[in-house]
Amino acid sequence: MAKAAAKGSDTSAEYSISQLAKEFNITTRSIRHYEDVGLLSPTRSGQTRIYTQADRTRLRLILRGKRLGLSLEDSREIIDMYEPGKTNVDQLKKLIDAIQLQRNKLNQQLDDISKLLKDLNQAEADCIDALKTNGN
Amino acid sequence: MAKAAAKGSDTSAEYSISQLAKEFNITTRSIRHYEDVGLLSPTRSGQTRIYTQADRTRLRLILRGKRLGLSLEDSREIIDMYEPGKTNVDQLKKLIDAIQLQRNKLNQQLDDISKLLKDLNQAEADCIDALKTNGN
DNA sequence: CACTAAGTTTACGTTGACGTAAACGTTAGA
DNA sequence: TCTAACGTTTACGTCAACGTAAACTTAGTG
Repeated sequence: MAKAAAKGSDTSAEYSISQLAKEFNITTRSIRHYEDVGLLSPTRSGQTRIYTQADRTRLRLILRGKRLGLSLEDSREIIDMYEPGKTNVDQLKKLIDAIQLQRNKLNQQLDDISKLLKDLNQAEADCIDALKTNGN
Repeated sequence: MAKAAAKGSDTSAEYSISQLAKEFNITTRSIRHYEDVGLLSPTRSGQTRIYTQADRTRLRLILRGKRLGLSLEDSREIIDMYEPGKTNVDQLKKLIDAIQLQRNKLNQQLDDISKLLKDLNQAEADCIDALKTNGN
């Protein structure tokens, strides 16, 4: 057990593919797929993939995107927004526009969720009501 | 133009498939698909589908579900929750559990969105900053 | 040393949610 | 009358996001 770098909140921690799979409750196939489409690019030790903290963070962002219904392509775009690699002014302005677009979508989602929650509350209330009058 | 029922907020209003397609900015193919998977069941006038207000509402719910990343199957389950057709006590209890599950998912989404919004704000701030220092 | 557990690549299969085309039936208007 | 705009069914195509083998290579262990 002296192989991988120490765990803890060490910023230099490394992970195997199955470690990440377990931690996030997904398959190794999925992780490799995310690499196939360019969302991850772990280093290698020989053939074996080695994931850094940064890779792990990207993976978390991908899964968060999925929970929000984003495609992998969408997630890639968003994640790329965080990278300050944009030097061109036009690109920066485009990026700001893209950010605004995403924000609009998210606000729409917020609205949808609040309505859906309301509906669910109502449905639940109806249920409980039915249970009462129905006799238990 | 004296064919379809009067518009307005008449509860007895009826719609053609292309009317709904236009209104919600989707294709008629999608609408027929939703019918194929049992999400809609419009009445017919001969062969032609006729959609009521109720159908229109269901369609709105379907699209809301899509915006939240739900599958059509998920949406069907949720929409079914609103129908008070459940007589059995066990079914009602199951339904309440299902509602709770959905609520958890939605709360997770709320959390995800707020984090994503934060990230976007930060990314935008970085952008604007880069624009300033970069010179305009 | 044989065996198991993890890793790898390659590649075909599957599922959901439609797209797209073909072939056909009504109906209103020039 | 014919054609343009709508409607219909049937059916194959497509794209994303993996699932599911198959066939293979290390690394460690009884």
